[in-house]
Amino acid sequence: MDIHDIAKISGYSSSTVSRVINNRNYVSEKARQDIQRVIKEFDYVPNEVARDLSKGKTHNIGVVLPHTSHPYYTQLVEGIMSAAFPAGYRIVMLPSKFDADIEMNYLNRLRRKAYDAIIFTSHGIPIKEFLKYQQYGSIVICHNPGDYNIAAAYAEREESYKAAFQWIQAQKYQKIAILLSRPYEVSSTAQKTFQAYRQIFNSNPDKRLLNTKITTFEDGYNAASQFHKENYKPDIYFTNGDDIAAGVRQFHLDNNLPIPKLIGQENQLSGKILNIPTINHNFHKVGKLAFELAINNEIKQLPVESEFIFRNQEKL
Amino acid sequence: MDIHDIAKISGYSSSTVSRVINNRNYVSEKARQDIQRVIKEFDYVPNEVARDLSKGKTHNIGVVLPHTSHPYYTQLVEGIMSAAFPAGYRIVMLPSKFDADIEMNYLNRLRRKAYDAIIFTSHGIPIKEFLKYQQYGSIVICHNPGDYNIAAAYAEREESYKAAFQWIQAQKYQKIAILLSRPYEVSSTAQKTFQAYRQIFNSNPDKRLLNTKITTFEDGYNAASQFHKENYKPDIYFTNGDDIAAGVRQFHLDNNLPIPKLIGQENQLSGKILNIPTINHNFHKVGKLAFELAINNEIKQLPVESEFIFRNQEKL
DNA sequence: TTAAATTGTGGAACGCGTTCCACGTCAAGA
DNA sequence: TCTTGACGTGGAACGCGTTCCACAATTTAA
Repeated sequence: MDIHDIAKISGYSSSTVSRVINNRNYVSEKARQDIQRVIKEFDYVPNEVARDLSKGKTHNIGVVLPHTSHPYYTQLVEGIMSAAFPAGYRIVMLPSKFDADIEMNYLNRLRRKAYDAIIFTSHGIPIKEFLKYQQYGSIVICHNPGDYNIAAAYAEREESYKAAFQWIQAQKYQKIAILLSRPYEVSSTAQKTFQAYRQIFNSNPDKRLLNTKITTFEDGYNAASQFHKENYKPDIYFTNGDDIAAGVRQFHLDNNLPIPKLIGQENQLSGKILNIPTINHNFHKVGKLAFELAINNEIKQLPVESEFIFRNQEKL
Repeated sequence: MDIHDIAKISGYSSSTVSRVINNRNYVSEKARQDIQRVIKEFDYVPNEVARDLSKGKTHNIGVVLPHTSHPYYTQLVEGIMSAAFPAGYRIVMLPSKFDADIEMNYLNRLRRKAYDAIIFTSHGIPIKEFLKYQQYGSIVICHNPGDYNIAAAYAEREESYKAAFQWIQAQKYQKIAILLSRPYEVSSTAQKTFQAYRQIFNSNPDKRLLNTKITTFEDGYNAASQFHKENYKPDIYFTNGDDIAAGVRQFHLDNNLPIPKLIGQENQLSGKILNIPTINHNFHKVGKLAFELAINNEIKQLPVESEFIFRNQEKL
């Protein structure tokens, strides 16, 4: 039962039926009624895929995510969805694990018209690769693209990072551990962190107190354990998330050790509960903006300021 | 540039080109090479939507979610994705806010072949409605469907709830506050909760200590505040999530009040940090099973046992 | 009253792969 | 030698809406 059947049965052409379905003008009242009656009688509904094919548009936005369970992505996705839903777009989740092949595959799916646009919440392939694919649909990334001419909505971390390090400096903490999720070489976040560190302390972070493979509470716990085993005793931990900082705290608690100072990120509930200072990156807003760039096909860059939120950890 | 162009240029028919693209048999080595050369030369990629249309399959699974930011859904989605990705399926996020019209709309999208299957992580419309739509694609819900013949993967909460209430009874707590997310009338979870309560205590929960609109940390905080204002002083809070329980705790902490006993749910990080006893519903597994039901189009019911995880809150 | 604009409707092509069926060729088995 | 059967390939229909163009019938403006 397709639109042509309805046409035949109702005695009109498929053009007219199509007009009725999409309630457009240039249909007489009689035709509208006749056709609607037939549609109702045969309980016809148009096929969405055929419509997408013929319109060349799916209203689906691909969202590439390295992992699904981490709050950075959850918040971003939520931001994207909150904007996409009212606009009649839908989000297709594309897990990538930072794998270049998988990412390329998604880029090719964009080319094959599976999505109207694609948002990379994070990416493993070099930005250069994206440029070639822009002609096939809009591509938005969620990191600072530097000089590359590619649409981007992202957290502008500089100032907040500097503020955090400035605070650390003011407190005269000496041994500063840094727990990040991905290594310097591949992560602009790590680069920004180091950059801010250098600007404040005029030196590089202590490599021995650095771990760049930390994403969860457990990771934080284990990293702290490791440092302790090696007899490094950081005064303060600058971490990539409140949950991670909470893990660090937990390790010390479980072992009856004094709890070092902590700085989290992403303004997670754990930080709120434990009164851990944090850095709020406003990912919800970033997601919203990313979506807007995606559907408007605008190639511009929208930084969103992050903010250092001080909390008095002592009060806990 | 479509498959017919490639056919013309290479001097073969579109059937043969199609065979090459999908590397199937019945293609001579020469034809394969000729065609592949042309494909490469003109940088041709097939259109995904056309393929979906002609195959009648999209490999997209719709996932309906009332809200996006709550851990129940996050875990479920993660479980679904972890199974969908290796199987070559993708997840389309369909926010619903429990709105019946929106849900019906998604059901109709299934009918229109936009998705191969649809998973309702939660639903506002009565189960009966689903039955009519099963003919259009597989539908899976994440609640106990009772006697309805509909595919379902869900947390079997009975035993864990009873265990929790038994524990409460053993401790001789008298004033039991209950904080749930949705009212009895519309929520099978609430019904299970009450049922378990009755089985243990032989009475109904105290209406004055009941609030069924609680989903977040803040909600928990405010509910506790409300009870306090009304001068009810619950001995223990049975809540719908560790984060909620954490909110209750925070209220008492902020006001220098003794912290009541707490029971959370969903085994969230907040509960782990604060040593709040919880109920783990294994939603990750539920999601996985839901996906499997969805693609195998099996109409069966797969309960997943929940477990009461006792933690000694005193130790905090 | 005539020219111009608007309304109503159909035909057919388009968007683009997939697949069934038919037909020819050639080699292996009877 | 004759029959199967596997192999290779093309034609055309199918899946299903949308839309451009043409044409007739009115209505409106001049």
